[in-house]
Amino acid sequence: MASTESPGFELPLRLLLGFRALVDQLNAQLAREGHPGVRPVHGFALQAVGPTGTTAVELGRRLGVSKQAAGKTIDALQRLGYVQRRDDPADARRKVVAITPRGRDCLVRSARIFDELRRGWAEVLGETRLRALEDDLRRVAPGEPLGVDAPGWLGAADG
Amino acid sequence: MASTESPGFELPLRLLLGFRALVDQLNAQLAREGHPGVRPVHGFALQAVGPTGTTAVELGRRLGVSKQAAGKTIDALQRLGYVQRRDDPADARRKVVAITPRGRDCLVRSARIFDELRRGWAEVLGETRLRALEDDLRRVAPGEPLGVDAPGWLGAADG
DNA sequence: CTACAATCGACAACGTGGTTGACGAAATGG
DNA sequence: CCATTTCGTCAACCACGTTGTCGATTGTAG
Repeated sequence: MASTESPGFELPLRLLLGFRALVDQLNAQLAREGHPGVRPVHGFALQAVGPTGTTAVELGRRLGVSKQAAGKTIDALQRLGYVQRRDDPADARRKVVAITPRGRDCLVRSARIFDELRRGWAEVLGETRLRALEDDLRRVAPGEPLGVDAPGWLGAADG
Repeated sequence: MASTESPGFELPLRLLLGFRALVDQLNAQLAREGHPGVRPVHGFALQAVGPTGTTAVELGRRLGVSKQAAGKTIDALQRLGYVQRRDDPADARRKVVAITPRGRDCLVRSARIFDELRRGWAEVLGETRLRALEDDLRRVAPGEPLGVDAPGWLGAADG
């Protein structure tokens, strides 16, 4: 028979390690390029805001968290100068969240850095295998590229 | 030219999605088998305690968190009945953390469930490709299978 | 037009998990 | 014998999530 199979627990560990490596490098590079203070959550949230703007409720839906949590995230993003709240002229209840130029800068840099990091992996694994890896992950871990629900998987309460 | 490359940001997302899928399924199954209340962090910590027992400081080192955080985790594990604190007869400062039978039960079930989940992936991808995936991840995300430093990557403060 | 329901955003209270700082007790070493 | 280090714990704080509530506004009957 062939070599022994890996123990099952290694898989999630490697997945997490890989994720962490990527995200940590992203944030380090982002800090170097004038965006310190940014956290993984912020990046995801900023991405989720999108170019057209959103509301807290909608953002919460996209991120898979409560509207209150989304509101707090928006607060943080606003404090960092990445988004701005504007009153919606058509609906006085709504407040539209829009990305600022600085937020956009962060976003484009993130995209570039992620591409560079991916290139780094491609150099190690080869483009073919990297694509295979991505394809395989898509098959076992499907889902919209942006319905991440990223925060909460660790601290998710049971109550 | 070949098909377009995936955008770089998809990789971390898929990695996280895969991790989440595995861990969520683990916890769901664990709950079904008489271990509700267990959280991802607990599993990692329990694993990190090891069969020989540890101290809070040592556990903190292994998990990559402060001794205080490790202490809190031990508190939680103790409340759940998974570990026990004993005074070290050789050193009155130390308190040795040891896994209880129930903790051991949780651990062996976790191992089995993780193996089953891996088998599930193997059925989808084929053993060969799954191994390739694991090999590739090992290359781009090396590190001890247990130096996870799992908690903290999301909430890691910059200050 | 008015009354009722739904929606949005915010506030409060809380839980969890991390951090630092400080401190007493015990071990270690000059 | 005293100074330093180590261990465990307490307290305060921050980040991020949750639920519950509530006022303001909008939409929808009646």
